[in-house]
Amino acid sequence: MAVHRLDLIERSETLTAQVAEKLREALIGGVFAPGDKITIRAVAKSLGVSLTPAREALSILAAEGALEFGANRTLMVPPLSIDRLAEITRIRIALEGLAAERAARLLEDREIARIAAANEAMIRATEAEDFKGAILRNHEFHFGIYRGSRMPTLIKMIEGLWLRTGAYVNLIYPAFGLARKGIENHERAARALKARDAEGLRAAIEFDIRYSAEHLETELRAKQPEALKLA
Amino acid sequence: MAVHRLDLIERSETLTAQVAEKLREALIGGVFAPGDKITIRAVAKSLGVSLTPAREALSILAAEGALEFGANRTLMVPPLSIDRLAEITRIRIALEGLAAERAARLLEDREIARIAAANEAMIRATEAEDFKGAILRNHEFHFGIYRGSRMPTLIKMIEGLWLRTGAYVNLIYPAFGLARKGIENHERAARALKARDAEGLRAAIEFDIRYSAEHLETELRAKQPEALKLA
DNA sequence: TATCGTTATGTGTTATAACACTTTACCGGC
DNA sequence: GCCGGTAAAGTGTTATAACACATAACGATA
Repeated sequence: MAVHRLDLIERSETLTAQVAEKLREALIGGVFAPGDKITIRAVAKSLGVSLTPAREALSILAAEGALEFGANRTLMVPPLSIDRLAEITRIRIALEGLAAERAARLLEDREIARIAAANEAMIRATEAEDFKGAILRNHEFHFGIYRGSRMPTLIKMIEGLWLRTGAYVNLIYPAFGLARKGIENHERAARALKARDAEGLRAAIEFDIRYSAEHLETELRAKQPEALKLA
Repeated sequence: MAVHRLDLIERSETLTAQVAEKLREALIGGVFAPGDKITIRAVAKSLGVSLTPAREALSILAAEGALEFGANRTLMVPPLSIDRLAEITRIRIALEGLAAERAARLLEDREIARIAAANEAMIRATEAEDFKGAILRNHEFHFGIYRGSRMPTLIKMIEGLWLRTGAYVNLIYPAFGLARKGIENHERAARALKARDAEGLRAAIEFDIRYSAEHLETELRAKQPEALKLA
């Protein structure tokens, strides 16, 4: 049966999944402000779907930790307190450090080249002050590495963590992206990767996380000191 | 206004939340076999609710990783392959090690006493061959420690990981519970806790995780060698 | 003018019905 | 007896309606 060489028909994703994806994009894109209430009907209306998929998508995002329940079961985009940032940073170091260490041992040359390319593209984007692009490239760089760990569960967990700080990264990026230190950390990671130095890569990634977290924290303290009390 | 001294009225949880909780209990209680298909209508019928809360609860469990999508968007309880067990074990060591280390520094004496009591209760339950009870006490012991980390996000993530192996732990517990080594690890953890030895506690917890994972792995290889290919 | 009860609107929750698709059961033809 | 197709049951998906509760707007009374 020659039919076997046909591609599988593409099956469009459910409305629920599409809504969830749109919401994720909006969250990391900085469309919502921290603390914003998100209502089912608003989501349903603005995306042109009924309540059912909108509600389900929101509840999935909540289960992932990207949204949180406020008073009376209303959903809101969780504000990032200093404490919470510190917690997430610790978890990120543990998880992304693990992923990086495994990845250094398992990544293939072709993948390493692609990761290095993403890094260079990010630097160029930063210099051109294309911050949206730089954020995208930064994501590619990091997750290109993490995917090398061949640990799908771990990668999903890391994605969930990034979602929680996404809105803020967007907010503070210019100042951070222009800093030399951030680029240095990436370069250091790229070198360790090329040398397949697992410990070195882990250290570089940990530095990068710590460094961006510190920037975010000072920014938080400056722009919204009330973040200390929230959440 | 003397009304102020009234207690807040208790507000029952939504059906969705109740269904989700029932499903979690069933999962760690070993009600489902790995690979079992779970249908929305079956859940709805057996719990006496309509499709809506049943479906939403299932989709939350899926988002948490406790259930997985199979072919044609059917949901199933995910089989535990050797690879997946190895991945989860690595993540658990990173996460629960972090929680333990933080907890050693932050736990109060009263909490430490309660944790030690849970441990002793677990040993007694094991000796009495009350394995259901022992599993419960083991959970109390571990999460009693983790709660001490004061890191709610981290704790939620760890709970998610336990959910994935829950069905299997129930399956293999007798052999593992009776082993002296497991108790030894707990004793070691309890001592480190009392001495507030963060590194020692982390090491003891890591040993405990590794030890139970090894048991689970040999059991998996023996009872279902096809687990290598699944999932 | 300030306060309190009332009404209207908004919002989450749940049940039900309708639809498309898949899987199973069944049955006639070869 | 086996194969192919058709009917039936099962299943996920989505929309809609009805309900309970919370919030906001409103207006009357003191």
